[in-house]
Amino acid sequence: MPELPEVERLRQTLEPHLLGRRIERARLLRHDICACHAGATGRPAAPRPARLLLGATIGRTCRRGKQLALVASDGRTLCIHLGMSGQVLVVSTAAARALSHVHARWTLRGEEPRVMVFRDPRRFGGLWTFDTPDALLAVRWGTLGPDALTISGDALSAALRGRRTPIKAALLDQACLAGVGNIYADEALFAAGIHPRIPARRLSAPDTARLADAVRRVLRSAIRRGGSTLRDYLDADGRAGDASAIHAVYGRSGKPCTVCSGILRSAVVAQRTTVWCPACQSSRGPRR
DNA sequence: AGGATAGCCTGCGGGC
DNA sequence: TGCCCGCAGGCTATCC
Repeated sequence: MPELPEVERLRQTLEPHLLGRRIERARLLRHDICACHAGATGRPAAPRPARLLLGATIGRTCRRGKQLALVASDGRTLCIHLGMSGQVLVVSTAAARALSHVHARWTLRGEEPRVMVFRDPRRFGGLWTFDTPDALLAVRWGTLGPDALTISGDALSAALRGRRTPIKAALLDQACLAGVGNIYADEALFAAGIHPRIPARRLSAPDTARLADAVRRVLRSAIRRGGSTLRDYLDADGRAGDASAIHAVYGRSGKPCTVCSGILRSAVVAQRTTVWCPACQSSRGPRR
């Protein structure tokens, strides 16, 4: 399940393939996974190849939370969200033909023909196009909270202020904090010694500072390891990550806590399976 | 208003 | 062995 580390890893592995490269063909194979926006106000537009970066040269890539954007040197911007099972791969034309669930395909100019494909079996992801990166920021990324990779204690504190919802739900809310999903929410709460059900507004200033620190550390560590791989994630070169091997709580319900050896328990919080250590994550904060 | 809930979609693993 | 069911999950729309 791609969360911030997987998307960041994808961004990093895509760049060598894309920067300075011209897109010779752009083809949308499934129209319902793409929304095109025209002008600064982002009014709906037809998904013409030019909107999908045909003829553009990729100038830079950027990421906010779990979303990725390719920005052409003329400003045209393609936003990619992987959803649950989305992948962006750069492969040979022969390899591309063998892939199922390919919803969009771009041919890159170069000595050997390479194609970038967007595939997404479960179709929770999608593509959004804009005339300029500013339009992406205004229309789509404007509703996102601060990026989790660089979240400060103060910024997290501001985002959580007054919220009665369980801290786990707040962490998953992309308008509050962008980039954290179910896996890293549980991992960060464990690392900070905070119980997932505590109302967000009841966290003390030190709790919030420790949580922001844990979020950054957990995400950075996962990026270093190439992202988690549970099932569907691959980077642009088709490589899986191994961060799942170091999860302390996610997927480990009923197993011993890596710190205190107590049994981890799980319940549904914020409509998501949530795993925590009852001893290390007390409602009063850490005992470590 | 803000929080809880349903639904989208496919692949896979467990149970029988 | 094979089939079926349930679960996994980000996000949006809708309800309360």
